[in-house]
Amino acid sequence: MKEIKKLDEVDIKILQLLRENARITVKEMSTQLNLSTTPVFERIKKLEQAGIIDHYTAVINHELLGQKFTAFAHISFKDHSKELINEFEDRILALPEVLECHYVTGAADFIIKIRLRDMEEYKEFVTDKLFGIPNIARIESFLSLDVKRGRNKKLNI
Amino acid sequence: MKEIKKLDEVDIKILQLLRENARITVKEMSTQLNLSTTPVFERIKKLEQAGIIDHYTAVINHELLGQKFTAFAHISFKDHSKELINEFEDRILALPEVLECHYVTGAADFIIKIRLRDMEEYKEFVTDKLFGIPNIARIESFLSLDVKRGRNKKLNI
DNA sequence: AATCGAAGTAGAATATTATTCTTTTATTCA
DNA sequence: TGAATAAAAGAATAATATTCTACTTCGATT
Repeated sequence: MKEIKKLDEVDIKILQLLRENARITVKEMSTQLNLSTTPVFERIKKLEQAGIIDHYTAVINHELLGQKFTAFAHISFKDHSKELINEFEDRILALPEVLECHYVTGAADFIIKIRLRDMEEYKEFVTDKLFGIPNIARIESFLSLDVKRGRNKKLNI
Repeated sequence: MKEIKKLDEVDIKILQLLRENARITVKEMSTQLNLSTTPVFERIKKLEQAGIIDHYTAVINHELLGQKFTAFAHISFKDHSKELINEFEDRILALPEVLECHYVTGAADFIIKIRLRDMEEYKEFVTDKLFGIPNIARIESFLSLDVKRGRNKKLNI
């Protein structure tokens, strides 16, 4: 990781293009940016080395694969010792259903986001896996019936 | 979009590799899979055409760019007419801070996930933007102090 | 068991792209 | 203004993607 310099409009445009399609060619980008391939190539490498581009990934359509179910679970603890919190995080993150685990302020200690096949799997997940973890006082569930993503093409920097 | 056939282990391995690094070369994949480039190439194209690979994207490190703040807001409505809900979604999704908007069951109507620079921006977001939308009865905020992603490399299919 | 066909694969040939290198053009700043 | 620095162009090379043809493998059918 190198130090980070301020991004100019070209850098931001590059990030936007790569966010829209990580497999876009340098040639195509340079056409859109009215530059030759060299500066585009070098800027991409800099953004990668600076860690601004963390990685490239394929976004899988999980619905097509039968996982139609996203849910949020709010979890509150009985005891708030650091050890128990760490143990909780460890065990939660090891579960394959768990996508994200947020430590939050507000009317819960953690919000976890999970993905599953159906209601049945959710029931099993909560009763067997979540309540199998000690120290959980309360779980509140929110099943997502429909998600929409923010539609700003522009990077909000 | 073509019809979807059952995925075999090779397909799943391909999806895993592309999820880890969307810019991996077909050659590198074929080495790891003990295949020649042709079958790997063709399988990728099929997965794309079937829509199982939705798209490829660059994951940006927003923290490095100064956006250190992720939050969830739970939103409850006064009135639940379809028109008002659609209007809400439209306006919410147009806001650059909004990443996801989930229509949920449970003790809220919507959960939105947002990203901002700091607390100040969050205050402005809630008072100016959210409460500028009519029909909102209640907003409950959860500020994420720390996120961790599920650490399963394996695709959970 | 022999044959057919489909699906999958290998390997070579070609087209395209990434990457490096050298030279030229802008920018910055003393 | 004029050096010093950074950015960009353009050409050359290395690597990869993509296409094409031909060869297996396997299951179904007779």
